[in-house]
Amino acid sequence: MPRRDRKAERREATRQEIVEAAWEIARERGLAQLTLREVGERIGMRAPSLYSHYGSKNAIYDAMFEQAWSECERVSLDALRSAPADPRGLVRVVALAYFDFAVADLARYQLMNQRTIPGFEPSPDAYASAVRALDEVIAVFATIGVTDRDDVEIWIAVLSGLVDQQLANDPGGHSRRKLLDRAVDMWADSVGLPPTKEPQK
Amino acid sequence: MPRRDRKAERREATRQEIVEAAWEIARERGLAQLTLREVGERIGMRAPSLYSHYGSKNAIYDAMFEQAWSECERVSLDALRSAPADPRGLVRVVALAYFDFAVADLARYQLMNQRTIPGFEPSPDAYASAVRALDEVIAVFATIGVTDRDDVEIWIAVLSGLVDQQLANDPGGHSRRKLLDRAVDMWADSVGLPPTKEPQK
DNA sequence: GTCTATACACCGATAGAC
DNA sequence: GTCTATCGGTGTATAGAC
Repeated sequence: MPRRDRKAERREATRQEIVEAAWEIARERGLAQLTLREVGERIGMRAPSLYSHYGSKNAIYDAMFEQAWSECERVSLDALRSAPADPRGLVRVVALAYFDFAVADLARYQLMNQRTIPGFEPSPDAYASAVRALDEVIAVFATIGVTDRDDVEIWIAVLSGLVDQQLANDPGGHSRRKLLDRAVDMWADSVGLPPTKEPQK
Repeated sequence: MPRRDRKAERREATRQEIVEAAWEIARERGLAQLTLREVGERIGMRAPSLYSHYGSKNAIYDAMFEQAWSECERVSLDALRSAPADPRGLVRVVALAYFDFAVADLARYQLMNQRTIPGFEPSPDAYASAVRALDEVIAVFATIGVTDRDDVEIWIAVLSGLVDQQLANDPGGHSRRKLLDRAVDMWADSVGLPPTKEPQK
């Protein structure tokens, strides 16, 4: 029995190659314009060969979905690590991180949050990664004393509303980014978060 | 020269039939699942015959897009007519009307606000109907003293964020409807709208 | 196991007969 | 206007080579 399963490693590498190529096409041409024939072409395969690695086109979308939400979780945790303890400052930093992440890649955002692919629904496994990211947000809000689920949902609505607006009206730009501070304060006031002590620069 | 152009009337009626059938399919099976063959079948035609009335499948989507935004404008104006003069009450009533309209038909909302159809972009004419509805909102907000464009955009973000949340997490339901009052007050406080005098029942 | 070749059913769209 | 026939495209299934 080998110490390393080289075959499995190679197999996993191929799966990664497929997903990478799929992201490339999605970013260049749009998420829905992805075709198996082109994915195959980019990695030197015929389209039907992809079925040795993924059971269907939607299975590829599924892998992309999970990967996107995992990245999102990582970005959020990174932001959290460098965030101030001040409640408003914390919300601001995490919100900015999410906004920048979302706005940076339209195709990724569509796959994560909009039902833009006709027959696609994420598998339970992939969906779990999205739930995990959301639970993380809920946990963060709990640390600053926001436990009412409705308050959290309103904030998520504000944030995702601004992202949608950005992507719909000025894709590739970041014109709505400057509205985030005002939105944070609006929401923070409504849930009674204490105002930031020292004025931020 | 006939008083009524019967031929043109019949032609317009057929175009309406096509759009009606398209809405039916979109509601039953999903917006993207619409096929010309099925549209034709429902009105007793072969698919290619539709091209005598609409130049492409997207042209049908375009007609649906315009119709949806026109309906939306009508609903908003109706709500406005029965709205109180009190600023917050007015925002509340118009918001509720829009929320109910949006949530009532997922396919329609996707066509209006999300880029869920791969190749589709509304024509300038159809897009104008969407702009008209937005301008109307801006005008209403001006009457209650809200002229800052950023304030308006934040409110639109909040409202559309709640609608998206509703449709994504509980399509067909209206669980987020009760968050609207709180959202209105949150936003109204942030832009300095005077509080409602008599408490609403 | 991995990949290719082939085939199928369906799609939007076009050409041309009537 | 509406039809039939057909084209190039898609996702997908399967048989079989290596």
